[in-house]
Amino acid sequence: MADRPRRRIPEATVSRLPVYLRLLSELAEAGTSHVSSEQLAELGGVNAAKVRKDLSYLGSYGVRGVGYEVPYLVYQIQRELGLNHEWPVVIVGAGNLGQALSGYGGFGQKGFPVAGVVDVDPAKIGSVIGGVRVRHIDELPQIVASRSVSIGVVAVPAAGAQDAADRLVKAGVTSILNFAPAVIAVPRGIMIRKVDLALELQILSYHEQRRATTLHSVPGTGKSASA
Amino acid sequence: MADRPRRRIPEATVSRLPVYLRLLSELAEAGTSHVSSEQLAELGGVNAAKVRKDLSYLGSYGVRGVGYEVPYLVYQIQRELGLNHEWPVVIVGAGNLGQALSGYGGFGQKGFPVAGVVDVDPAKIGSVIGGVRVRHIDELPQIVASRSVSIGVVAVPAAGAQDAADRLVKAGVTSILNFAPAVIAVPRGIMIRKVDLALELQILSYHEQRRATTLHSVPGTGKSASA
DNA sequence: GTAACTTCGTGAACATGATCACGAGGACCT
DNA sequence: AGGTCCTCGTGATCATGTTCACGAAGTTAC
Repeated sequence: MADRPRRRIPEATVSRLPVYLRLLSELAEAGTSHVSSEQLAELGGVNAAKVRKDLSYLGSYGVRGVGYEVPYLVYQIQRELGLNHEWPVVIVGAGNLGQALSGYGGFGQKGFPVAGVVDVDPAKIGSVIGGVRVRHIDELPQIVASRSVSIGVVAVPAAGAQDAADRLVKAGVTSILNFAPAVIAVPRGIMIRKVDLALELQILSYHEQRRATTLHSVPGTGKSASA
Repeated sequence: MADRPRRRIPEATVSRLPVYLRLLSELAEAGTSHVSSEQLAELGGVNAAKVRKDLSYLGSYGVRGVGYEVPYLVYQIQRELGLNHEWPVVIVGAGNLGQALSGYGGFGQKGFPVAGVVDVDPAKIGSVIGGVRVRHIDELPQIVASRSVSIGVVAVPAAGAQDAADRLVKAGVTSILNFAPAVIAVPRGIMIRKVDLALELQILSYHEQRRATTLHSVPGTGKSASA
């Protein structure tokens, strides 16, 4: 009954649920038993109505006049996000980034244990990083199959990103997290997300540049704006 | 004339411009002189109409029947993103992540030289990472002022993130890139973006979990769906 | 010079997301 | 038990983003 399939949750909401979860976990840690949408909104830096609407997609777990029961909400969000069991990940690329990710450790603690690290470079194979031995990329299918890996991480240079993704998909992975500064194409049904440092910096750059120019000339007047 | 202030560019477009820029730079590198919105869309994995609309915010730089002149478009996007000059960044936190970011090197080449790395831990101060000496966080104001830094990177543990951001803002930084798994509050007018590994994995987890449950039971019928 | 063809730029329609505003349900006090 | 207060859940509205569709402008071939 509690596991019946629910209506689809909007993508924007899905990307906020992990934030709520983190805040709620901290609250639970601190022994807080209940929290209102207002408080949660404050902590998350968002609108209270948005919090309520987001949480309403999980079901009606709030109590009017009281708020939400923290531990119960934590449980519900975890369940909805599929965090009630582990999702092993396989990392392609044992360079700087791959090593950092594998060695980070926070991965496994959060329910995403590193099932394997692979690379094409023979020089890297056999070395152990983060407690995991680096294996050849040809072993990808075995790693994925034997540990039921559904999430792959692309941590190779841009030039090799598409190939890495292709191999992951072929091996049976259905979700990919791409750290390479490249657009990669995947078949329909494969979920892909990217983490792109350069892109983020360039977006910030745009806003800084804009700030600078609009401070000096206000469109239509030619006057300087005050600081 | 060419530098007149333009209409505001939608945020969604701003976040795609760096992608186009990357693709166009590769094309320019390869000697391609012109490209159509159709081709660019193919490369970027997006809709051609979207490409045209995005580029139209920069001005009418395309030629009907021909497409866009690659080097010129590269120049225009760079200018719009403020990439025609350098944006020094200061990194707060000299732990694993701070070291990786500072040592990465790709930063400086992309127009974002590391103006400084600071930390609170006395044990880390003085060590040199990525060619930059780690200084005490109290020196932040001097670093920011002397090199006109406007972008700060938060690479500290979650618990210290808010403090790091506060110090950056106080020192005069107006844009922040946050790598810490924490929500941080900033005054109005300060631009903030986050890069959050755990969050991305949890979003993927949601979709995997959803895939698993909807494959077994289709809402309303109770029947199994075929693979 | 004209016709056929290509590709841009953009208004219109549609989809998604954010915010507002308010009724309903429940707790607490007297 | 009744009144007051608090806070959720959600329909309605507004804003942003995406896609469609087509006229306009330019190229190419003859």
